[in-house]
Amino acid sequence: MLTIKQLRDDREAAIRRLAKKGVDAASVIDKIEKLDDRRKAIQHELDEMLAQQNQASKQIGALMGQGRREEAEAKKAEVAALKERSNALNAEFKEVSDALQAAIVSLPNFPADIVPEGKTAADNLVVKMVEDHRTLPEDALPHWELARKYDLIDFDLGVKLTGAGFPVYKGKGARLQRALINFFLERNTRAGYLEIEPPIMVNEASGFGTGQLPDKEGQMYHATVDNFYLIPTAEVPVTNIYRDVILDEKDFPIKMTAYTPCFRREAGSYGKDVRGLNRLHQFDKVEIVQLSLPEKSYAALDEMVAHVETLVQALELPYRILRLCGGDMSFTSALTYDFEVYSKAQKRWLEVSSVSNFESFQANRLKLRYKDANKKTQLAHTLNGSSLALPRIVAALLENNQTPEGIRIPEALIPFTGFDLIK
RNA sequence: GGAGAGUUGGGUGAGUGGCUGAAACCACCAGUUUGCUAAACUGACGUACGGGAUUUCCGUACCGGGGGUUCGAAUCCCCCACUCUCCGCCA
Repeated sequence: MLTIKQLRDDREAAIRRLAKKGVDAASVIDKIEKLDDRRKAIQHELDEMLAQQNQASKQIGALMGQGRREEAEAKKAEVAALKERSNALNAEFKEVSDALQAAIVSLPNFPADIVPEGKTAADNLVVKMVEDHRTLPEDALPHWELARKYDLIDFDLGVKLTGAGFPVYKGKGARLQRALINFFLERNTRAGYLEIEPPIMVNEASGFGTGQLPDKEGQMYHATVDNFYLIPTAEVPVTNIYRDVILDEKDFPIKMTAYTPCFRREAGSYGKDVRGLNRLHQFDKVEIVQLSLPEKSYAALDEMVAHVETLVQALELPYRILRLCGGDMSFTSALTYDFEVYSKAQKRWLEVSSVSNFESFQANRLKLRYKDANKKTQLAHTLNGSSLALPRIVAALLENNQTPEGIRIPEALIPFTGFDLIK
């Protein structure tokens, strides 16, 4: 969430920036200013009242100690009257604070200045395009056909065991999953990311910290008996490691990577988008997370994008990098780059990574702070990205590397798969 | 799952319902002393919000989380979470 200071310091700029995300924030900001003023006024009055009560209570103690009972009783009556008023004020304080919080939480993050204007995916800016000039056979198959042909993935069996969107990987299909996970983790740890194996269920506080709760409650699987949520991404547990933490300036940058299965209910999806591996309820992903000093977060973002690019290149996939436009970016992001790989058989681009800088938006919710050179407590910046998500990478690998002999494994992956061809 | 004991500031740990936002010790930071290091001594040493001043200041809240009793709660009561010990169960 944004800070009140961010909104109040330059109201016009705030409105202009939020407009890029398609939000008309003027009325909400007005409301926030009014509530903030009201909150301050109430607190001032309430604090004074409580100070009086505290003082009176001390006097009562002293009077009792001296055996001056009657005077003490008179004071008690005085406090009772004060208390009645302060209770009412306190109730109003809570009400105003809650309304203020609700209003602030309703606003998305400011997009960075270089975010393109636009409403939909069509307005995203292609910042890099790397094509592949290999040609596929005429009768090239989509990955779900290839998965069946080579007995790599059984979607129907997943339906039997659980339901749609929970595929069963078999044989070389399963081995390919494991190889990709290891390959990504290996590359990430070599690039300085600390490997983490986090819980894949989290509590409510963690869900709130990274912004999944309360807004996206319906998108997560919820184990209601224990009130735990299955994570939609490793970002949730990994970033929450630093919830309520005050770091030192010299602790930065903090770089972490984690493999986890991810669970998404994907309520409302249908059609070709969910065919095969394109959209699943459970999938594997390796994530990278960075915590950064504010002045260095954009350099960190560039570094992360460059790193993810080396992975896609190593897999020899045609890809492009998009800078998302204001209308297509997530609620919490300030700047996002998407990686898409081209699926020749499906003739479409598949998103395989999304790398974002959240600036202080998540940190404010998480209370993730640091002491600056002047010993002042400041919000840190958080960033994360997929590095990488498996299903669509697998889809692209199968489709783009199909040959009459079988499916060719990219050179860099062979040490991890232990085979160079799926036939 | 059952029974018992716990949860206090970065750490250890004290705390008869008022003099405790919290002793003491350790760590950290600044300074004095010193040829350097060490030691010793001195001082500072939580977070958030609000008010004032924008260098010192004041108020309020916070002793796992939430509620309650009381003029007054770290201290008493209730609920929840977590930790430890024992029993049970189990990969």
